[in-house]
Amino acid sequence: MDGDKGTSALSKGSKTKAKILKTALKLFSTKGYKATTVRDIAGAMGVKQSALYNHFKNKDEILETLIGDLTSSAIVHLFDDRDPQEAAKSGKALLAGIGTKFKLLSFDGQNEALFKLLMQEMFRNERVREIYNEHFYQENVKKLSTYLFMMMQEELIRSSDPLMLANEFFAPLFFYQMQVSLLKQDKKSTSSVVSLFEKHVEFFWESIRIEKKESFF
Amino acid sequence: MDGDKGTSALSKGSKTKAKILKTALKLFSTKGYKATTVRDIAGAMGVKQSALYNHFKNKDEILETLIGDLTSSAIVHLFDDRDPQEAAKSGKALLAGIGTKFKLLSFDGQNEALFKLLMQEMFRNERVREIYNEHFYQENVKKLSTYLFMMMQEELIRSSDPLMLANEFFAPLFFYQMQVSLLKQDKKSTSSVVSLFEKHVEFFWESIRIEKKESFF
DNA sequence: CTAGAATATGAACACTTGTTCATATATTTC
DNA sequence: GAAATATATGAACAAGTGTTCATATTCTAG
Repeated sequence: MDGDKGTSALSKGSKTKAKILKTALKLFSTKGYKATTVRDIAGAMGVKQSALYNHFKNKDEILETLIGDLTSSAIVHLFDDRDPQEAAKSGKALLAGIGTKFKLLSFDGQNEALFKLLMQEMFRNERVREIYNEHFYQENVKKLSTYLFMMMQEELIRSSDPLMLANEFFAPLFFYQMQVSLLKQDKKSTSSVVSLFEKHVEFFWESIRIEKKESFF
Repeated sequence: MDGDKGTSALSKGSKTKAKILKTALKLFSTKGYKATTVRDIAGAMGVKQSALYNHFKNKDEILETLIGDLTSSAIVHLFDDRDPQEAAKSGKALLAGIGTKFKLLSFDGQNEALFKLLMQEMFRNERVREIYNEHFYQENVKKLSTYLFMMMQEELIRSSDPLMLANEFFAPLFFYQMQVSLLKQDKKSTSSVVSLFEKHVEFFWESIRIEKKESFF
């Protein structure tokens, strides 16, 4: 009855379905879910509202689908799944990579929209909150703390509470991503925030690393 | 025509006006502005919807009033305005005070609701965004960086970019406040986050302070 | 206590919203 | 190219929305 119908490359159907999702995401993330009407979505893609109901049962299902996509989004997969042991040994480079990933994601249109949707719906949609908490927050912080723990064993960084450190590393990145999102909304310059991504990694690393010799500069 | 009408202690009018604002804030912060109906607000205070229009021109004006109150809210005044020079000399104690203030505010019902309203409306209401940016973010970070700069001059902390440090101190506190807000929404335990407020101050201070003698513990 | 003002009610309005459905058009399959 | 299927249209509906207004009730001065 539903499922993937396109046997060939990409049937017309699944193309418009994708277009609906893309359009809806843009509007939801800008005006909010409740304030976006089915007519808004249809209008933005040059189609009548009733057409959408051939692809989605109702408005809610559009949101549900977008939320479902969140789980597999880049926003929740900060780590390339290479060997943890190896990754940890790279020390600062690992952290720098995550910092860069955060920064790049802040400027990726698709991710930006998903982030804004997440932020707005989190406070009133329990499922979104769950996805944020489990996949976006917990999973990443936990993985991070594992890496940090390994770095401690390798004596690359000072011994300390790994989970606390993971939070301290994660929080500013999240915050700066939010700041970028807000600034872009008013078309303001983001350059000052951009530099904060890198400065954060630098500052954080200097705070935790074990100095090999002297290195006061 | 409007203005404050109550000449005596507290006229019935201004009491219900306050009650409307209180009720609306609770609902707006829970369900979002758009999803909250005038009937919801009236119903929650056991009154018919038309009654509200004796106190506010329309639904929008209720939101506008709440937003206006934001500016004078505790959420945006992190600092007791004592002498900056003196404050800076207190070093870690100053930072600890701010950390504690953040933590306490996270558990204050009124502040929590305002925070949630702020977070949800920020992305679609330019005025809210402006208030967040100017009063909540910029003002506090700027003041913080001033204090940090003074601490550098007093040689309490290492020389570094004060604005960057201010952001690094501010961001996690903001993030943890958000986490508390989310956890409380599902009535989950907040204890692990609570401890992060203090650990953050500790970690941050250890990262920037100048060690008087040796002090590896 | 009474006149006048402030506030609440009930009912209605104009409008928007999500959704349905019969019908028309396009697309795919054979 | 015709049959079958998928998709789009136009029109309509029922429910919900913000708002108004005449009227009733409550409160407050004098």
